[in-house]
Amino acid sequence: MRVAMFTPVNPKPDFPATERATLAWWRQTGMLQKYLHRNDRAQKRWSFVDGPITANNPMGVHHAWGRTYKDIWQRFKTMQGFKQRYQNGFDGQGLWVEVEVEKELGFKSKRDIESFGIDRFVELCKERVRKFAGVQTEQSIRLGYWMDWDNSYHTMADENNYTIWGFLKVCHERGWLYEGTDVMPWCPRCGTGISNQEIATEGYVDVEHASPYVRFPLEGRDGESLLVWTTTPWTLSSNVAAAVHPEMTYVKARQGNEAFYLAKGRLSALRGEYTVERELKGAELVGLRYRGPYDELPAQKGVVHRVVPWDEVSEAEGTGIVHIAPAAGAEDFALGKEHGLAVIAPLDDSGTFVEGFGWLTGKDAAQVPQEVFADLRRKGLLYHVEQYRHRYPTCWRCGTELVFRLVSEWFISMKELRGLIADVTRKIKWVPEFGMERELDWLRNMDDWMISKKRYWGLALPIFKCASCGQFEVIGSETELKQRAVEGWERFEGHSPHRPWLDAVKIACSKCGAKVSRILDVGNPWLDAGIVPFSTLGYRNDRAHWQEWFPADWISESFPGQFRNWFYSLLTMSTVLENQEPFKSVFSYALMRDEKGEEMHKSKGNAIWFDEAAEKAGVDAMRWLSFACNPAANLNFGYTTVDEVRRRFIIPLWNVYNFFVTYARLDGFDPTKSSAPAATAPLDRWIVSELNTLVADVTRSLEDFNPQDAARRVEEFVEALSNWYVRRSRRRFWKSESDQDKLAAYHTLYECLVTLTRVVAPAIPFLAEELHQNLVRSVDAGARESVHMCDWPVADQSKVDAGLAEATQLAMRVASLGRAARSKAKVRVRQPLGAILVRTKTPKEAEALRRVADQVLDELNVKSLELLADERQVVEHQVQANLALLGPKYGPQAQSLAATLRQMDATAVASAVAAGQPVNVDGTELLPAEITVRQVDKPGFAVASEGGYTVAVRTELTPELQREGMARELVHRIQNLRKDAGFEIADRITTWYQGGALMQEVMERFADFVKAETLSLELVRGEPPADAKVERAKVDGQEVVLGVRRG
RNA sequence: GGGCCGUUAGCUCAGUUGGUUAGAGCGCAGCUCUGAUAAAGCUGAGGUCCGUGGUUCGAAUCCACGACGGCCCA
Repeated sequence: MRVAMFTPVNPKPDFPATERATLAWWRQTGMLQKYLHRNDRAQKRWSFVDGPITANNPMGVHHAWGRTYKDIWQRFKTMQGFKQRYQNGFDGQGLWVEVEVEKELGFKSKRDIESFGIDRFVELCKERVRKFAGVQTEQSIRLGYWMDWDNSYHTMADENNYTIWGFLKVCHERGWLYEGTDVMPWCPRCGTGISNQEIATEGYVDVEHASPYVRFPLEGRDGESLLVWTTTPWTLSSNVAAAVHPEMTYVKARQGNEAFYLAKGRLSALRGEYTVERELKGAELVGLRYRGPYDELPAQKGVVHRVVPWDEVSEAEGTGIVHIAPAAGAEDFALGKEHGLAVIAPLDDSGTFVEGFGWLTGKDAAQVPQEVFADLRRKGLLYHVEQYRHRYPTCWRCGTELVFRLVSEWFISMKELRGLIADVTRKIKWVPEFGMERELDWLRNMDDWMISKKRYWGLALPIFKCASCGQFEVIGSETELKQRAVEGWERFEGHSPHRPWLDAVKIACSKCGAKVSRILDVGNPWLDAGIVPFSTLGYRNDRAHWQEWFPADWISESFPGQFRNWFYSLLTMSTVLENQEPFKSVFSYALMRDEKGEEMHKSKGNAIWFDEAAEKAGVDAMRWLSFACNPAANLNFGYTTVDEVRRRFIIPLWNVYNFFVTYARLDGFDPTKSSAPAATAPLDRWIVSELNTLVADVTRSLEDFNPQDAARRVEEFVEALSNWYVRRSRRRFWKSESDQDKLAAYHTLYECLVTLTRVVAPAIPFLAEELHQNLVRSVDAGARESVHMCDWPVADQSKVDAGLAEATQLAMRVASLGRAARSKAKVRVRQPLGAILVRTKTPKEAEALRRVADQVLDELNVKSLELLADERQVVEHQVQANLALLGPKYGPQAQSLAATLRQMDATAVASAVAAGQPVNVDGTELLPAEITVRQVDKPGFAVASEGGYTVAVRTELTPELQREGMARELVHRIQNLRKDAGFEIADRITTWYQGGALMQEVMERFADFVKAETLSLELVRGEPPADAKVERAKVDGQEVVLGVRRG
């Protein structure tokens, strides 16, 4: 008969290698498929909608963080029996992909793309997305992320695009879609507008610009000028006004034969001597006319330059007079509208001056500042140039400095939607809670959503604008397009709804009948991600299926950025389509930083790629780090951090597992062959109680989306299991006889490990699988094939004994204090002592302590535990006058005060001092500070106190204790000899000894003890034989010889 | 200027609904164990809980104001 047996455990495992082996086993057994279909027939379902990962590069370690959360909750819910979809998503449309492909092709501008061919370019974008989706899939599998990989969705899929068309059509029907002209940040390299979602964080960098102070000569006031300052010299070409704050105080300052107007608070902008001729309110300047710096340009023809009022003008920088170019600044544009100012747009889409700008025409705006300065100097308008450092927006993808440009883009109006979205937002459970406030704050401040981009690779906006009558229409689906198409359908058919193929299709204008082309713009990529709860769930073609899974129960994403990106687009699109929340709860987390807390950047060289980390650190350790950290705080990731996780948690767990298997093999323990005896030992009942508390706590924490608490509870349990249960139980496992107590210990430890395996399975799937295979499958072929097919454990509240938990906690505390007391007395634990005396905080605790006293006695190696009513039995106080203070204060009297104090009741004085009360000494009130109190252990005791507990050990060594101590010392030395000789744990040996009379006495009196402890068959007095392992040493000052030999 | 988050040991961070003398890991110092053994454990030093004021019998915790840092929005 084959005896089922645990496989020996490698005491020093190579975790990455073990993980690779487990991956291979999963692949070979098709475990992932079994897992995906585990709950196919379940009634209850749990809907997770994956936020698509950008498939543009290999994964970094920060992706692993987020994917770990997604995996943990899906696995947890799977074990709980919920049916799920396990669908992963890839994000692939948009400028970020274009930029990478452009880099690969060495392109510099949009013109390169056009001449290369949009169709070829778009195909390359698709190809790149497919390539990195493949890479990321493999990486995710390495992470242990279990998803339905063959069924991943792509945002570039036709269905995704067409569902957005439907959404846009609804927006149009409600009147929320419009084409707007606005001045907005524009990337001259990418040739596209940058929406305020994009610019908000990633965009701003510190740069230095040459910033001129310029004269704007006032009409009809010879020698008088406004002094104006700007950080963007190229915009002077388009100046139409100068703004002043009507309430602010300005001055007319004279320098030689000219006078300047500027804010009083900005006089420091002047160079050299000046005299202030008068002060005036800004309002007095309003309406004055001046000669613009570029009046000679054709584009400036007929423009009247004047001073306008503006409340936003400040004295923080510049001159307090602001140069206004409505087509080159967002605020300028708004102000221009208000005052009916001329709008002069100087730049084309690559940031080059258009016709009408004289010598500037054809020049790149970013390159002209020096020429502008020279030109102004020639015209006598340049006053001064300074280098000015400020935060300036740049393109978040390519880093080019943005310009502000007058453009025509498509927007979704937030006017009516804003409030509706906010209502939906409030229905959602946000984790962390402040997420809701952040989202609402964003919604309050969100401008209309700019959804267009003048690019190539992305959602082709289904907007058709009639060139002859100006009407625009939105096509809501592919069938509608086919119906409406009057030209080009055959060139489009069979292609994805992207540029350039879709551009071929023309429709007839429903108003004037003219042939209408699609606008050439592509869509904002957040449309692509926001539509996912509709497009991936069959919203268009299988409404019943959609209803089954919508709204999602849970989504999870990193929060910086997502409040204005994915969360925002999800909320907006779901509000428009259904006026319902697209997800019931959202779990979000912060940013990953490097070990020093600095942002990870490829260019900085501190980014860590996933592949490297997985092989170096092992993914279980990375996953546990993710699980155990505070999601709302930035996570500092580095190898020392991960190594620490392994040392602190994974290796102790592994060691307990190893301990169990080692002894279970020795004793032939098979959990299936015996039933667990009723756990009577308090130690067993205690750990089982802790185990059930653990299960209840972790379940609750996970259901609350609180990983950190769940992880911490597991860590605490492993700590208790390892450092109290196993340590206190060790002798039960290694004693030779197999009795009920030993069996109970095996069953108890086994139950703990098996249950723990399931509790950690979602977080560390590899290690859990390893444990499951060896602990469960190796002895029970009928057990679930994988730990990930097991059910989530359910806590048995009847096994929770809160009183016992408290008592054991107390035992640990007393043991700790006892060790401190021993350490103080310099008596090692191996030397037995007569008694410890314990004072607890309450009598109730004293009672509780009795229940677990034997654990304390054993742990501390003492014979008895006595309760202490009053700690004065073991400590006394000594009080001393602080002469350094008393001397100066009382002079000659100080010495006699000190003497009297010495005679007083030290304990009474000590308690007064402790209470902060003065002490009356010979009629003099001594302050507490003037008395030094020391607590001294009474002779014969070593005492330690903390937190209201006092533990004293009686240090007296009776001859009896001394002999016992020696016996244990000899056992200890024999054990070392066994180990040095390389014997197996179970080897039986013969022991030889030689020494003085005391040693002989000890060896004879404690023979049974020594034999049992060292597995000695015989103790032989005399010189060990030549083939024995021998030690000669001094023990308690006596020469001793010890020898061991197998058999 | 407005909103959100944070500030606890040298470092990284916990700290539940307010409750006695505030914890962990790392690091540091000193040890122990050697049948979990190239592991593990123990003991110790180290704190103005950012500051000020308030509420309370009692505040790291609640409130107000302020400082500093981070993020977001103007």
